[in-house]
Amino acid sequence: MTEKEEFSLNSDEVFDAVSHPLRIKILKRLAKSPLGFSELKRAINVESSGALDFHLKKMQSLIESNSDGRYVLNDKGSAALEAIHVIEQYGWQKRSFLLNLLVYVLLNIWVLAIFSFSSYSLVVFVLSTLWLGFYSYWTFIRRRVSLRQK
Amino acid sequence: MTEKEEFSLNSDEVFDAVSHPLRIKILKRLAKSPLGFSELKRAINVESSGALDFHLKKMQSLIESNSDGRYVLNDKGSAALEAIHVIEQYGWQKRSFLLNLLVYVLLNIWVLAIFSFSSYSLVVFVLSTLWLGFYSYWTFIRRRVSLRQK
DNA sequence: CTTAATAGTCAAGAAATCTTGACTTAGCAG
DNA sequence: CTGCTAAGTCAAGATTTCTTGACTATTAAG
Repeated sequence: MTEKEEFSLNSDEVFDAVSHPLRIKILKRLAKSPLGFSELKRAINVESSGALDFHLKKMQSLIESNSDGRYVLNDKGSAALEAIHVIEQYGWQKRSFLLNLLVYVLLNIWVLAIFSFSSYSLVVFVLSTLWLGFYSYWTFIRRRVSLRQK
Repeated sequence: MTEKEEFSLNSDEVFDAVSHPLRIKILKRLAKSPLGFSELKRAINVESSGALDFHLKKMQSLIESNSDGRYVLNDKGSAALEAIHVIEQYGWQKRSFLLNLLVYVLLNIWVLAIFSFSSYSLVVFVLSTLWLGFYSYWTFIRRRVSLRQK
């Protein structure tokens, strides 16, 4: 393993490993708990041992065997799973941002109503604004979410 | 499009779309700026128009044409790009956490040295501990990072 | 000793993916 | 009107991926 590969994954290798519905199923199932060959076979409903063998071998770099002889995800497998979540949670980032914005507005109105223009209000305003700033950066710059209607 | 598909992506569809080195190259290049067919061809160094056509068609759901007739990433394409970043940044999460931990310790030592046991110190301690708690949750629970040596 | 279960392996064929390169259509410059 | 570039399309063959199903080796129960 080269210096570079030690700290970063080849994304096409990982995407290749999870670009089949059965392999995604395997990954998600193993994230819940370690399973042996036949347990896994039953859990994900594959009839053919050959098929399970084939797909497990395609995912070798994401999976290890633990002390019971059961399959478990390793760190690469967990990274792949996180990537799956990123894809599957797409679409909720927008509403999550809008919810945050709503909480921000309501919180500040509520604090103003109770404490008026005190130092408490100022602290809450500064902190919540910092949070909103960070969250906006994360949403629109890092995640490139857009609020446009589809 | 069903109600479900409107808000979430089929992960194997997206992973299939980005499970080839050339397609990842295309995605990253288009994230930088929109490009036309021949511009893209030159930018990513493919000789064959057929190959570019083939791979662009495989990525149809991630890419749109803008008003200039250039290719641009749509929201799905951006989600796919974020997934790529998740995979490629794997390995740095661990050191990022350790760096945070170091800053946490140094900050609190420094504040104690300057303000002793005052309410300032308490506020800094509470806030920095909250941050560390959140960051630990994110790192070890959500991202399933482990500190074990490989 | 037989039966059944676990944990696979492997070869062969079917199906899909990918590359190559020739071809098209349209616009613009000289 | 000739040549050049952009922006593709498409068929054919090469290469991979995936499925099927038969087979093996080991353990444990009855």
